Amino acid sequence: MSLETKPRDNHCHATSVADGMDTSSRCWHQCHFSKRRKEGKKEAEKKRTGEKTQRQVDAYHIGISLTESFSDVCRRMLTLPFEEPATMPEPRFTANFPPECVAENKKLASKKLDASPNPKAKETREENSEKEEEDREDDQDENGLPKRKGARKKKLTSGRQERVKVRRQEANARERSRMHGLNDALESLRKVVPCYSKTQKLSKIETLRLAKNYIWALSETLSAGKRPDLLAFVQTLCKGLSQPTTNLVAGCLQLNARNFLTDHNGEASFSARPPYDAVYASYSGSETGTPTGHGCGGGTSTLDSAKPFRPYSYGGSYESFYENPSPECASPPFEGPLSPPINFNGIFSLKHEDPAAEYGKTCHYGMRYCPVPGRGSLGQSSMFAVSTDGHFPYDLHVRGQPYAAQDELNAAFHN
DNA sequence: TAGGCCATCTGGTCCT
DNA sequence: AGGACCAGATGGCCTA
Repeated sequence: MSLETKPRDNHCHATSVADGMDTSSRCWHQCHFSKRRKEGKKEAEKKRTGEKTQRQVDAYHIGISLTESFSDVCRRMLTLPFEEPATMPEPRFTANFPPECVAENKKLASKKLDASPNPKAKETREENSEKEEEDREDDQDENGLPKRKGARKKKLTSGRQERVKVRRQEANARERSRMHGLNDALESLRKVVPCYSKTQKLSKIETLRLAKNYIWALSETLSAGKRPDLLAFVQTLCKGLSQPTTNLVAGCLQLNARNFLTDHNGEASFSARPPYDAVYASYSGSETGTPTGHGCGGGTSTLDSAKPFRPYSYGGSYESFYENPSPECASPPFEGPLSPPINFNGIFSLKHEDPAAEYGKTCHYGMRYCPVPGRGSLGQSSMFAVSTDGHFPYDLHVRGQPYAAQDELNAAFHN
């Protein structure tokens, strides 16, 4: 976008802010944006009281949690053997943003401003106070009546004005580019969280929430050192997400009532062998299919042999998830835009374009979506043949030297 | 039509 | 001085 590129929709703003507003447009703005002003008043009130807006608080929480949980998982991945859950620290997702902190930060900020070593900031304050002083003096004569003496402010020369304008345009362009970079990063994040759709993009805030939840869930699994409960995992994943996003996630994970049957007692159970077991039957039973460790601690992983998985049940979680869904996690049957999933890959991302080549460059493992029976096959180069029994439409797809722990997680979370 | 989400502009602050 | 970062303001688009 060139510097001259006019923003698509900010002409009104530009007019009102930069050039002032005529009466009619002011009237129009008053009508049209009374809502905004009301919100603005609310925000201003919050500002005065040092209260953060809900979105600010949300974003702060998520940012902190994301950072902490990500570094936590990285630390575990890199430094701790997967077999020693006891030695792993409990996940720390307790970062919060209490009002007192806000107040404290405000205090500190104002102190900092007062004692700011930055001469420019001081200068600005001095200039401002001088200006106010001048205003008071110049606007009134000795009788307190308003008076006008010529121009007080030095007028910018046209050259200087031009320069200021150019600098502002350049700054705008940089800001745009910066925000685009930020959005690109967010887009990358969208692609690696457990649900990705080009047609129904997660909002920024939802992407951050989902990423946080995902890291949390992975972290919990690492801590537990055993295969996760599917529904508990999904519950964690959906915590705090909006209903549409929850639906989307459920759709991506193909979790809906169709995947379950209800027995005579009204208790839920899987309609067939849990896919997780299906995976691990072949996973742990296949010597050749057992991924080797990635060298952490100098040894290979023995997850498959030394750490056999316990029998697995979905009952409790099913009930909690489907019969008494929490307000945050309620998930009606998914009928979203992803019904014909094309390709699960990486960490359960649904792609509508084939990123396999790109993905293969950076990832050691992956999950390819296998079409449900009757839809043809995608499963080339699959390392693990998975018993699908009509309910498990995935197969493990290992590229290069896999990370045992990652495979563990990957397999678990994809079932 | 209200509300959510978003892109952009803008001014302030901090840092190099 | 100038760039990066941030947060507030503004207004368009979309959906329930």
